[in-house]
Amino acid sequence: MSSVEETFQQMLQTAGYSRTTARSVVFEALLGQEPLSMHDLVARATQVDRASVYRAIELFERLGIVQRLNTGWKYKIELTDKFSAHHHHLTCTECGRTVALREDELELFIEQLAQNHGFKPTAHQIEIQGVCQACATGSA
Amino acid sequence: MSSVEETFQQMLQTAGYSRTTARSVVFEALLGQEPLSMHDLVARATQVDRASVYRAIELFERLGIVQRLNTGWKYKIELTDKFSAHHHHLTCTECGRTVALREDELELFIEQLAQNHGFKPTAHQIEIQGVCQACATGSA
DNA sequence: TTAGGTGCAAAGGCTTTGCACCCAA
DNA sequence: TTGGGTGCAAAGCCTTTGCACCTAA
Repeated sequence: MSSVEETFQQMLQTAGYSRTTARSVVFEALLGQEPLSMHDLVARATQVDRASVYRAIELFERLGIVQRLNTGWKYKIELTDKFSAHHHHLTCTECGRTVALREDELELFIEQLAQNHGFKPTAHQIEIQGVCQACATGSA
Repeated sequence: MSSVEETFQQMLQTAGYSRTTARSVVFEALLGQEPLSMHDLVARATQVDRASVYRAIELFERLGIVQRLNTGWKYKIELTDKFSAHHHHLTCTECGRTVALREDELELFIEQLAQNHGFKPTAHQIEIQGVCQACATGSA
């Protein structure tokens, strides 16, 4: 079992939950992926019932295994920073495509900004919406 | 008619839409309010049909009159920066104090960042949590 | 063994759509 | 006057829930 999978199992067991097949399939479906919509997640988690996917996500969110990204009307799900590097998102309002941002400079900027206002920053969220190149040029 | 209402009417007419009663009621319901959920908005826009509220919001969002806010599971609606000053927030996790941020440099940074990724940015949200000076020094 | 977890199916809510009537320009 | 806009009601989705069966520990 890889390191992330061990972390996953530990997080479940520490909280008193079993590592069942359905939960593992949902977790694997999210590993190394762009944020997924519920629809896509249900499609990827083959042989797991829709209701079980919802139940797994509800549990995962409560345990800090996944987080929801609200991108306009809908939302998408991705693993938390425990399973992938800290980052933010660019979302295309036309096609819904999501791009991960990993900008150290931005992180420093945010930290500095908070300190300028006398705050010791502990967390932050940054979401940017726009139109991606493909949609802007009609080549989508 | 006040200035914001003139702006509202102009935005509609420039795009070729009428300033109807239903649309005005929805707009007024949002004026000077905290962001509202659809449920609350429908409740506030008395005598306007549910479907018309949805249709108005869909139009308003397309015209840049309102924007949807990502607040957890659901979403809320508020007027765009054209009708209230653009800003972000620093929130103290200890005492709940909120400080408004108006940092032109940050705005430019975000815009540049989106463009670097081929995106034409249309909106963004930035929320920072931390501990304020008063709470950090125990002088609160 | 057995409490928790799952699949199935049906119910619940929120949002959208079709259609005939209405009204802003 | 007249094409866009609205209300009404019904349809569509997405999500949750109840229940009997299954399975991880």
